Amino acid sequence: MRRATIYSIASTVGVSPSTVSRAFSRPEMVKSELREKILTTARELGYAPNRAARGLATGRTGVIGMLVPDVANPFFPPLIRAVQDAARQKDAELLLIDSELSVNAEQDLVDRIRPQVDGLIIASPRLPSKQLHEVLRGMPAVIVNRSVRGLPGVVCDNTPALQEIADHLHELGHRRIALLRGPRAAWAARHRAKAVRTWAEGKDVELVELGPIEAQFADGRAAAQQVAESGATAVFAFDDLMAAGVIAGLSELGVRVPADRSIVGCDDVLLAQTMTPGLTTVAAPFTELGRASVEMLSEILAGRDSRTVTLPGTVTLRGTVGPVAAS
Amino acid sequence: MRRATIYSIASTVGVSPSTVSRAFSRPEMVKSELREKILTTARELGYAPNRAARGLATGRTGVIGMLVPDVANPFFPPLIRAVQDAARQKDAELLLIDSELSVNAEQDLVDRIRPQVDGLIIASPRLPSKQLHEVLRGMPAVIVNRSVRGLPGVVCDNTPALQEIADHLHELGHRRIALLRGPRAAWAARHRAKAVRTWAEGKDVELVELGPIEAQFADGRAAAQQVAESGATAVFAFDDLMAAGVIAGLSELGVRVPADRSIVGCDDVLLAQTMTPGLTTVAAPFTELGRASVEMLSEILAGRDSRTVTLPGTVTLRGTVGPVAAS
DNA sequence: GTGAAAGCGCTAACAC
DNA sequence: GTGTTAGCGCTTTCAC
Repeated sequence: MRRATIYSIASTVGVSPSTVSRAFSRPEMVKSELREKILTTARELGYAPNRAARGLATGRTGVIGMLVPDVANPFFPPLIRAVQDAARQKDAELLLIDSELSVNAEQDLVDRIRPQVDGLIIASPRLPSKQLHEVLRGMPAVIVNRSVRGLPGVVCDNTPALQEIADHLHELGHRRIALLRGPRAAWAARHRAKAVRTWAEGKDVELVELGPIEAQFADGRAAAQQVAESGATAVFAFDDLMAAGVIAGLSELGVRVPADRSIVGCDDVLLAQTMTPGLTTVAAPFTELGRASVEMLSEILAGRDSRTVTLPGTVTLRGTVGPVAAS
Repeated sequence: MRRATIYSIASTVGVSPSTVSRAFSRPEMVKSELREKILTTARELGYAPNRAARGLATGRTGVIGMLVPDVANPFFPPLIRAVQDAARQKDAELLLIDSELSVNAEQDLVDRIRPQVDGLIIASPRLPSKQLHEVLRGMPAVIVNRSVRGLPGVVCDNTPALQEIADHLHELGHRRIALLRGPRAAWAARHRAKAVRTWAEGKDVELVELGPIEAQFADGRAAAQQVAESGATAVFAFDDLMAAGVIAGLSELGVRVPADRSIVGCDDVLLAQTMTPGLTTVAAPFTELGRASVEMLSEILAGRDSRTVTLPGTVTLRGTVGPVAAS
């Protein structure tokens, strides 16, 4: 039992294939009565357009590619979900590629899927800007969660939220604060570090910079010792995963959160919501990030060019921040 | 600057397009010297085969579809990663579809991507078996994390691991144990409940069945009240997310884990590893599950038929289980 | 408003 | 070993 095509529909309805094609792609060009008939029998025959064929003919495949460094990093699933949802609204499919944290792979992978997608959404690429430009040459693409000069992107600015939390910490009496930095190559890490640094300037606060370390649970946990020794009463971790690691490591050292130490994460990833106590963090607008990326990609595909979009993170107070312990 | 095709390569090398085609798909059929030359200029021209075209010609698209109920549920990302990785080994791409927990969508979605993929991997479908059979008719597919009679699948059997943990609980003195059941429509929920029930039979243990409830953090949290009132000293939650919810809810009621209550989850999802204390659970073999699914799909595509594969979960003792509290 | 025909990039007989 | 040709399912001029 072969799949229905415009030909099988055409012959059962008694029209030409082109008419069937038009009934789908240019409905206004075919008389409504005929169109109804075509659409009906199409449904009966279980017809679904073959995108590959359509793509060959039009040069548009109807699929957008999404490249992420690691699907299992909790930052990406909500983003993928949002992108996938937005894509669906636009009647596009999503081809997902995981570079498995390999910077080299990013290049090859992009080349590889180039012909099968209309455009690409690249989340948190680690490739140096120059190479990124090269790889993306001639390919409609938008970068999410990193700002690269000359490339369309959508990013989240956590600066105000981070600083608001810092103020909060200050009010609670914290005067020695640790900044546990994320991966050196990560744009977000530099950006967030800067936000905290800027805030601390000229305040009666000592900022202890730790790291950079990888944004993994294990690395955060391993860094707990340093955090403990730093004498800081509060710590900004690069992201939630790292924060969770620090909390775990601290717990092993017998220090309690938030009783002995306050911890703040970033992103508001699922595990930040599900841990007990909940993690104080700044929430990334995943849905908007995803929607904006797809929107921007469509703009580019439509030949309009667009500028970088910046969306704000929002303060999310939960249970890992408290007043500085009386010692 | 158009993309390179076998034609552009053919004309610059001075051979026919078919030779170029063969150099890629049937390397042994073209003289090695010539092949080298072709491959080299292909690289120079930045050629990548157009899969859509290839797919049209061969009937094989080289992409496999994966349908998940919710990318953001922490169970799926590791599975997606494994599938994506296994697919890559086989030189296939991954089209990801999120049904967003809508049972109706499952049907439409399958129909929609049918023409663009060679086969489908469906994770944890909620559709009744009968409809599942219908939808999948004529489509190479494998079901992951659910066993459906007559459909190839790969599942995880947590029974021995769950029972081993139950024994452990028993040794620790627990005699009244709650079973917080998962979604009624979920195969895994029934399967896990059965494991615990079977274990409890004939033992000096009282099993209190709670639920079924949705496998969400919020639902677990809401169920904490019931758990507390049940008088159980230990609880088996359907999965880790639910377990995390119960712990959060219990905490609000002032009951501590594991001091006052022991909790065990299932799956060993990221958040189980990152919470403090770590969650005692049974780990799903994500990598093997993914690899096996892809393997099975290839078998089916190759015309061989295959039976259901069952992989064991493994006991993962962490910090949420302890001796029954002296009261 | 509808049909005929060419062509998208590739593969697969079939010749040579 | 390599070239020729037809055709995969669709869109899109161009006629009618």
